[in-house]
Amino acid sequence: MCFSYSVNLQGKTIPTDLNISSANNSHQLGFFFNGFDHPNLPIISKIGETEIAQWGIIPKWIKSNHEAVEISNKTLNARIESIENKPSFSEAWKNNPCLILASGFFEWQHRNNNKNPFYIFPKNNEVLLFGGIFSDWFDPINSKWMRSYSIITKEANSLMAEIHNTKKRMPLIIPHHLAKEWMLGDYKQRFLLSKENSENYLTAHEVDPRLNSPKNNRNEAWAIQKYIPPQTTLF
DNA sequence: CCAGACGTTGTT
DNA sequence: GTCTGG
DNA sequence: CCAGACGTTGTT
DNA sequence: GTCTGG
Repeated sequence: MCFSYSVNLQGKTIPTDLNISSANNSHQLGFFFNGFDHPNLPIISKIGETEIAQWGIIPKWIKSNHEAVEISNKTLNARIESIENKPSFSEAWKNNPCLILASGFFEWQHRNNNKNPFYIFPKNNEVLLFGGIFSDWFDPINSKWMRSYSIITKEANSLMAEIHNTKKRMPLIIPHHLAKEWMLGDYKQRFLLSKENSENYLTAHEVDPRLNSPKNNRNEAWAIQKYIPPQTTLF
């Protein structure tokens, strides 16, 4: 799963064949975004531009704002194994691929009955691209269309299985050299791309356990800084 | 056949 | 709109 | 889709 | 085996 990530894009490279001049500074940037807050964050839904969309896809057939909130709390992620057959995802999966711009993401390691947060990020200075899907929904209260997205997840690779050691899932990461193909291929090609292994691409370090409490303001630099846990006593 | 769900796996 | 559960 | 019925209309 | 109800 992937329920929180960071977006610090300044100075990060974007694949040149996506024809995007730079990671736009006008986008909302931050160290820690919680999916259940449904933040508006930058995605690429069309080659040549970035835009803002809301995290938690809302399918077209949703009728009310109340239903929209309910469903979007359950569509932060979409499992690649079943995405094609889920009513909430199938249409977007076939027609609306997108890339989500990030700098890293968070997972919790269960260790000694505690939950320890880790920050996972690319070894180089690239923008991290999650593979995702988007949808447009007409908001009847505000009388306007809004765009929303889901991050696709897959089985954890060995690095991620050590960190996310309970559910053993991870976000689908699209390597830069396959980004254009992700956007332009059909869903069968995208399914093949989802098998790509990002094993040597990522690294991780433990971060401050203050991330465990939503009462803390986690959207600060400490959220992604390396944290050395106190030495555990052996007795 | 119809009513009800539609989703993932939290740190709630 | 489409799928699932009963 | 699966579990359960699957029948008619007494004068018992 | 096939229909019906849920």
